[in-house]
This record gives sequence, structure tokens and C-alpha cells, in this order.
Amino acid sequence: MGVSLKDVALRAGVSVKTVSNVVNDYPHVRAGTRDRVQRAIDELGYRPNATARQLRTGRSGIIALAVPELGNPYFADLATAVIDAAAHHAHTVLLDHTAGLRANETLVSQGFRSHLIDGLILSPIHLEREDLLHRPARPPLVLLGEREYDAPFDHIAIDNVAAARLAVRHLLGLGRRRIAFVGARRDSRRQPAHLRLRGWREELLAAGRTPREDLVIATDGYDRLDGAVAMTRLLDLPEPPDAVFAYNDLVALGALRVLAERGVKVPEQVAVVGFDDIEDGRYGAVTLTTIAPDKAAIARLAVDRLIARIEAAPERTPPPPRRILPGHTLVVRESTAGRAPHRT
Amino acid sequence: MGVSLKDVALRAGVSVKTVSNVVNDYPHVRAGTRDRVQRAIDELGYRPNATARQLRTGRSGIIALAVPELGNPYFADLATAVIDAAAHHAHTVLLDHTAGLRANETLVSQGFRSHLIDGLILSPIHLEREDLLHRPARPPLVLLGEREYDAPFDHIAIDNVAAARLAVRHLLGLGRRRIAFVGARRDSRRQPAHLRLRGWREELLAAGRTPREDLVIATDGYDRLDGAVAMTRLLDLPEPPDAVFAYNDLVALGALRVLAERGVKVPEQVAVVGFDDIEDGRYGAVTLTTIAPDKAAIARLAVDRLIARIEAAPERTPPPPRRILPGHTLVVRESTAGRAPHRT
DNA sequence: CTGAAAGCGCTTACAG
DNA sequence: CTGAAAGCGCTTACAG
Repeated sequence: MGVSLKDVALRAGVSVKTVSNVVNDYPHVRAGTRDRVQRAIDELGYRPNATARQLRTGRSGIIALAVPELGNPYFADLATAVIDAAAHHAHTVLLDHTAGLRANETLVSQGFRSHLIDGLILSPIHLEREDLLHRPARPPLVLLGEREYDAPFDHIAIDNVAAARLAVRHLLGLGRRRIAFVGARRDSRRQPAHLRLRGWREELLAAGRTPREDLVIATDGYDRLDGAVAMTRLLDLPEPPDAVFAYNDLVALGALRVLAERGVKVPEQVAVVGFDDIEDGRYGAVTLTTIAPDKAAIARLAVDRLIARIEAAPERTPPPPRRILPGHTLVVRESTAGRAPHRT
Repeated sequence: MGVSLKDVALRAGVSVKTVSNVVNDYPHVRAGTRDRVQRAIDELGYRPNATARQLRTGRSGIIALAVPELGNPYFADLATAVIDAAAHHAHTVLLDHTAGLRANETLVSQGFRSHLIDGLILSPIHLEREDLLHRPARPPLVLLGEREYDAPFDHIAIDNVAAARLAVRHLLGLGRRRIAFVGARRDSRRQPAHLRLRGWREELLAAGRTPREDLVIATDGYDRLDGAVAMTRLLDLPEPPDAVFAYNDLVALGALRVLAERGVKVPEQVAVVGFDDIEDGRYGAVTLTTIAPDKAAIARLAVDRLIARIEAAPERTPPPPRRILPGHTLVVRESTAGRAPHRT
């Protein structure tokens, strides 16, 4: 079917070894030989067969990225950044979505399709530590996101507690006294959002205030609808909050929608802070104040770390797994700062 | 390193052929033999090497999907749907983004990484017909989206002209008389959006109205920012429009943001219709009326068609390429219908 | 600097 | 119903 090394070798009158040397830029090839081989390659339109190379070398040049859902712009942005970072290392990205389900996350982490990929970047939601315990050493795994595991894997995530405290401090600075947290889980044993919730608690305590647990709203997921449902409940409280810190921007946007529906003024009556800095937050009728994780840094660090493990010689002891903390910033917009007067 | 067929064969006391037969569910294997082999497989933890299988069969089980950008929720949704549809055929999806650049789109269509993939689904923006002309027959290609090419490839897209006419008809039915189109291109030779623009023109003419070309606004891209810039220009016109039909929802959302900023009432003063039905449009302060393409159908049809070509016997003449038109609907929301009174 | 040959782990005619 | 063997297209010690 296709043109193989052998065809090129025949045409150039050399062995396949020499052709292989030329194709892989092996330095010690005589210039004349190289030219002759190159000409044969061009004439025949030869292109190396990646599969055969992979079978021989054990490397595919593919890394997998598994996120809960691409429908969340945060993960779409992250995926884009990972694809770009991988391209820098001449790697391609195979994308998986887990729907945040523990079973899917476990399957992926256990090496589903592992023969096809050199490494895996996984952003888990409901995966538990024990799901990770009997994982084979290959392909290497880098974890992303808020969930922390006492397990020997690199983990790239911003400091969620510090970021949450920054958000709550901002709201306290605006004089807000009833600050709700939206995005806890009903099941107290499983708290994917526990770090952001902890930050909310810590900052309130540090300010000498008692965290009001009735202002902690559990949600089913982390989508706009969850934020809308939670906000409705909060507004129906005898004493509604004057601020909302949402687990993420989608939840915050759902809350903003309900506030608009009910005619509640933002930020005058209720201030809102999200988390992720997705683009939607910059274009609503009220733009959204949010925590902006450095997504490019997250992607770059994750890919760099993964590639380093992929390329590590198997006989040497690998570097110990690390927690790496990319930066984050608070981006203040209308949902806490109010709107500049109309340009008319 | 890993456990191979040979190891299993040795342990089960059969030939590799028999193990292969069991692994691939070849029917004619004696039950006793099958059990013995299965036990050996389980004990050794054997898992087939996909790379070796691919080298032998020429099939990887991977299809590539190339979209302009994942940051547009429409493409994120589409990618999700394609991943699901591919999973039905036991295929995995390799994701590429082209940034809508002709060079990237050409590279992908010409078979970049073609040894790794069984087929390609491409949603082009600026690709031209000539870029497609000297494409090798393999891997098969299915095209998506508004751009039409007089080239022998399957093409899955909703009827963009009919959909645009539906949107404009809706606005006309609301009594709007100055209906702008936002999302044309400056360069008149390259009009990715030409079908939706044509629909705008045709429906106005059919209603006995003259399309006002000064209400056709060119944009650099199809993002929120482009919609915001365009809306600003429209509002600064001596006689601003009373309705906007946007190329897509992102552009429409950018326009809505500017309308809110300027204190223009939607839909009373300006009604807005988008295109794509992304989730953001359902949660703004003013929800967005839009054309909803049947994304699941698009993904399913594209994958089905691609898999059929992948599995077609190479010696038989392949089925002729087809244009397939999945359905679409108009979803009416507040940006044209107004808001229901507050629930208080 | 270059060649002949083994082998990565499968699948698949070809026999029996 | 099962086995022995070739071969997919590479890379890479091993020679020379």
C-alpha cells in the first residue's frame, strides 16, 4: 500500500538502516548519501509509519487528557492549552471526558487504551485514593484539579484554599456580612469542593466572623442550573445573603440569571464571585468577578512534568512526585464592583 | 515488558493463533480451550497491544476531529457528541484545533498524523477547494459546517440558508423592519458565513423588503468581542436597527452585553437572534433566541459516515460522497419574546 | 560511515 | 477446531 523504508532504500541503493538514519536525523551520514536518500524520499513521497515506529520504540507521541466535560469552558480552555503545550513537545492529545463519574475516572486512570498513549493527564472529580492504588507504573500519570490524594503522583493545582480566601476577603472588604458558599456536596464524605469551602470558612474565622452553615448550599453538580437552583433557595431564605461565593463561574452565572429574573440588584443587594475566569463571565449584562487560575501555566507544567516522566530512563529511579502550585489572581468586575456609568 | 500473546499461549499450552482467536471472539473455539486460555489471560493480566494490532490490520481505532476552537461552546458540545458517537463504534477521538487558519486546516486535511488515524472529521473555516484537491484517498474525510466545496467528500451540515430564513422570518413576524446581520467578512471573496447571509437576504426579499447592506456588519472573527464591537457600531448609526441576526451565539452574546451597557431594552428596542444554541444563551440576564442545530445528529451522521468509509473494502468502489442535512429548530427566548413577569 | 538481521506483538492465509 | 510461519514497517545492537 504505502511506501516503506525498504522501497526508499531500494531506490537510493542503500540499506534501510541508512534511510532510517536520514529520516531520524542521525548525524553521522555522509552528505552525498544523505542527498541521494532524501531525493528518493521526495520522489516516492515516503512518510514514516508512526505505528511501526511505536511498536519498536514503545512510544506513540500521544498523551491523553481526561476532563469531566468539555462543555465547561474552563475545561475547554484547559484542553486547548494542553494541546498547545503538547505540540511544543511534538505530542498529540487524545481527549477523553469522564462526566466526573468515579467509574470512568477509575477506568481511565487504570490504563484504558494505555497501549496507545505515552502518558495521561487526569482531572478527577469523584475518584478516590483507593482507585489509584493498584495502578501500573506505566503510562505515567499527572493529576490536575482540586482533589488531593495521598498517592505518588504529580499534582498540578492552584492553591484553592488561598484563592477562596482571597475571594471571601474581597467580599468582606466590600462590607458584606452574609456571604454564602454555593457548590458544596450533599454527601458529606465526598467533598470535591472541600478546599474552596475550607477557604471560605478560614477567611470568615480570620475576620472574627462565625461561618453560617445555613449559607453553605449543596448542589448536585457544578453547572449553571445548579447555581440557579441554589440561588433560588438562598433568595427564599428569611434573611437572604448579601454576597455569594460560587464554586465556579458556571454556578455563579446560574445564580446571576436568577438574580436578574427576580430583579435583585447586583452588586448592590447581592455581590457575586465565581471561580475559573471563563469568557462568558466577561460578557454578561453584569460581568463576573472571579478567581483566575493561570490555565496556561497549569497546562504547561502538567505537560512538562508528564513528558519528563515519559522520557525518564526506566532503569533509573524516577524523580519523586510533586505538588506544583501555579498562580491565580482575583479579577474584579461588575458583579462586585458595580458598573461604570453608561457611555452615551 | 508487558505480557504478550506468546506468554499466554505458553501458559495455556496452545498456539498464539488460538489465543488470538479467543481474544477476538472468533466463534469456532472449543469451550474447554476457550476457558483454559481465558484463565491464562486473567492470571497473567494480559491485555492486547493495540499498536501491534494496528500495524497488522492498518487500523488504529482512532479518528481525528479538527475544529476551529474548543473555546467556542458549540465546538466543545460537538466534540463531546463526536466522542460519544465514536465510542459507539469502539473508536477514540484525537482532537485538533485549527484556530480556523487555512494553513492548519490544509495541513490536517492533507493527512498530518495520518498513520495514527483511521479517519478525519474536519470543520473548516478558511479552507479552500484547491487545498482539498490533491488529498490522498486515505484516511477518509468527512466535512462539517457551513462551508461547501465542490469536492468529493461527505459533508454534514444543517440547511444554513433555511435556518437563517427562519430566524429572519421570526424577526419580521415581530414587526421588525431594520434587521441587521452581524458576522459577514470584510474580504468579499472569502465568505464563510455566506449561507446565513444569503438566508437573511432571501427572506427579506421574499417579504418584499430591500436588504439594507449598511446593516450587514463585517467582523474579524466570530467571538463575543466581535459581536460587541459590531453592536457598538450599529448603535452609533444615525438610525440603529431594531433587530440583530448574529452569525452565532457568541457574537449575539457580545451584542447583548453592549445593549445592556448602553441601557437599550431587549427585545423592546432591539431584538436579537443567535445561532448554535450554546448553553450560555440560556442563562444570561436576557436569554437568547437562537437556531438550534441538531448537534447529536450531526455528530452521529458524521461518525457513521466516516466509519462506513473506513470499513469499506478497498477493492470495491466506495459509495459516492453525499451532502447530509441534519435538522434544526428555532428556540424562542427572551431576546425576542421578552421576559415573563418576575416571580416574587 | 554503512549493512545484514533480529525482533517489537500482533493477524491471517495456509495446512492439517 | 488448531498449529507453524510469514510479515506489517520500523529501530537498533552487532559487525565491519
